[in-house]
Amino acid sequence: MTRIGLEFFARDVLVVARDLIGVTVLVDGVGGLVVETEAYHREDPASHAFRGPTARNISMFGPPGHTYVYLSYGMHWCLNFVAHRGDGGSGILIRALEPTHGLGEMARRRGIAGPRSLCSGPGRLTQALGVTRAQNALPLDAPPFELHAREADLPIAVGPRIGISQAQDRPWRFGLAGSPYLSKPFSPRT
DNA sequence: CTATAGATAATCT
DNA sequence: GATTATCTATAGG
Repeated sequence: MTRIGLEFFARDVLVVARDLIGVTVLVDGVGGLVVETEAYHREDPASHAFRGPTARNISMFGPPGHTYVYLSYGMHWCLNFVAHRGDGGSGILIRALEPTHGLGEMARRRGIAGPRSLCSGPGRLTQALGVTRAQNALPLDAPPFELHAREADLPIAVGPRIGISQAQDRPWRFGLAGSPYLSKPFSPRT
């Protein structure tokens, strides 16, 4: 079991988004395996950072390896990892986990029984892990966060991002191929 | 299985 | 005032 350091995130955001699949993410010991991510680049009309720094997105312009947490649709927190090579403004939305640690705690927070939809969506996983604005702009190599490197190569699926109205053609969604814990399946091929 | 409405509030124009 | 990197319940095929 190898800890992931902040240097992991000091690379191109598309590379990091792909490499995050299979990484274990824990918040206060609760969490699981990353099975779905989306990259948001600074020069990307779909990104919050597209129009430059604001009070909300300022943590995306900070150092790599830190969190960016924001409220979506007035009720769901979304967790992002900041990743860039010194220029700032890019991040990765964590869209789904395969639950492995603290299943009972996650089920209690979510108010549901089965494991299938505990963390299968960006709003769902933040509720399961207890992530809110209180975890914004925090480093990922220190508590309450704990990241472990993946232990084997995994089949990666790629496709267009979900829920956006700009730059819908960019294939910047990455996932663990065939995982039952994805927020939505990937199309076979186009 | 797909489609759609409604909830609900920060953020930005 | 409009938009939004979502989720859930419900209705229909």
